Amino acid sequence: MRSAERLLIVLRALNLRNGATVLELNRDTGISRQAIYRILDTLRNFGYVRRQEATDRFHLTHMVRRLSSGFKDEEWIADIAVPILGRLVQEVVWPTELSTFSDNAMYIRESTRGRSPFTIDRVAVGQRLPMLQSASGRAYLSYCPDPEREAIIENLKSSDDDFDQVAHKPDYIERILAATRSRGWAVGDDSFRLHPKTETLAVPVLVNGYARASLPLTYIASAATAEQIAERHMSQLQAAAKEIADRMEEMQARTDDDDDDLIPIREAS
Amino acid sequence: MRSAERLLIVLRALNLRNGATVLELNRDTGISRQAIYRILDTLRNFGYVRRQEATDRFHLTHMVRRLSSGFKDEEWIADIAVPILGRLVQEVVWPTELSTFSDNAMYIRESTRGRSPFTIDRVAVGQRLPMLQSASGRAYLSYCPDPEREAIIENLKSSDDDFDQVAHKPDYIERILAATRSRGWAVGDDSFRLHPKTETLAVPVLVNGYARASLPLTYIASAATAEQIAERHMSQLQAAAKEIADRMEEMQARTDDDDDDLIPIREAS
DNA sequence: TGTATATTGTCCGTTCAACGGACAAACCGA
DNA sequence: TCGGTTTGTCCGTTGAACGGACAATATACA
Repeated sequence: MRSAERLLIVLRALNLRNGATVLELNRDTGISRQAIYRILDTLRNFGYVRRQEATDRFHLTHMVRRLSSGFKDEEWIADIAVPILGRLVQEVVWPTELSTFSDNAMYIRESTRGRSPFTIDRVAVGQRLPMLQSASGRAYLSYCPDPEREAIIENLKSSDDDFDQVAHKPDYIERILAATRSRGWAVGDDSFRLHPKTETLAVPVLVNGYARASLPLTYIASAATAEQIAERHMSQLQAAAKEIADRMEEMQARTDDDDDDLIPIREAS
Repeated sequence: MRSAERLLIVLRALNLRNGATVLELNRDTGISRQAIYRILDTLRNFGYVRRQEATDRFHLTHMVRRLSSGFKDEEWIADIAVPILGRLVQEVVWPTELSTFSDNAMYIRESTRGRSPFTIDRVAVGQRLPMLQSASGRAYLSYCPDPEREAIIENLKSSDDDFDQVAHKPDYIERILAATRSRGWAVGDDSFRLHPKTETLAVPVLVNGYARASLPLTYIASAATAEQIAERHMSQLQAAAKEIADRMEEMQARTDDDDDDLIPIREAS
């Protein structure tokens, strides 16, 4: 799609220097002037670009935000995790996932079930996991900022989900959190299992010191104990969590206009 | 540009339901399935979209932020101001502008010089205005949040611009701010004039109670006094400022995914 | 005032990229 | 096992996009 590609190139170029003339865009992108006119026209029809009357320069409008407004922060971390999980599944044979907090529960955002030889059941993405029983939820709660944890537990108390009722037992919660923290990773509770024959353990993804996601590993219970799995794979799991966190911190630090990308500003000639 | 338009439509549709299949996009947009494939391919080549392996759904990636990351907040308010200034110049014959704070000074972002019969000099957009002498700067300083004002004045003290030296006279600053506040609008100082025969007065644009921009009006000094201009046009100026502010508050309130737009999600059939 | 250069805007004949009908394959619930 | 739904790809046709070319305007300098 030639013209569509060029539109994206021009849109990107406009982001790099807000306020540009046709000729400047031509030089920045290598796209012919005539084509730039056509592209700016269509962008203008959509309201993403306006022409500043006084200076005759083209500017982005606030509407461009709509081109990315649907992209949520939880997506971001999942997005970054994809290639890292891909590598992880080659070292650790068991399927691993990435889950984030949302709406009083953890949700599986990415999964390597399907690429793991030990896949138990199908599609897990989108699966909801209770906070206090799942390994993901426990890992997250144990390492998220204190005010966030308090708020979550407060919310769980008014939940009508059966699993969330234990939120009313502060000593139980405290025991779980303490155990998780002393171990450095969380285990799932027997009362919640996606599949009867499997067990799960999880590590938190610590961005700037606090959990923003969990990285659960699911294995077949008859094959090994949690301790054995941990001994074999915990360092790999934690390295992956660290790598995801590093990428996140790195991305957040940047202003966002940078280079190292797939997108050619200049057209291949 | 047919294919480019369709790409934008699909991109927007993806924002409205993050995670979509080809068929869903087909239904949402009315674009043929084959075309959706082509579009998603090009979006994928640019890294804006990825396919979630487990669910076979297409998702936006964090890269989409780059399509709007160049759009700054100061642009936003200028952007919104354009049509409002356009209407204002029809009521008030004198040229009006919109200026925002940046880099220790006010900058003219939009202007109706050129549409006003009384245009004095050409292109004013991009013009830098000193904080303590220009009407724009005074209006802004008088109504911005206290910590911001203190920080700005602190910065001005270490500026090497001659105009900014008065930042060292706190009683002078205080007198100006008090006068501006009691009036409700600011006047420019004789020591700074873009054009010798003109004078300027300005009102702040108060978003959530604090100045985010200024709305200056420039008139020919021999034609009227500041008081006369104020009497005739102040209510119109302030109404325009209010309208800009309202739009800003409104936009900030929204999550950003809304409807009332120029962009057809469904193709005209 | 005239000449040279840079920039903007539009026309229009050519061509190839985009189009969608059509078909095959996979999937799913009954 | 069988319809219905969804996914993916092929390929002949066509018109949208392409860019060369020219006109118009602005700016600089002699």
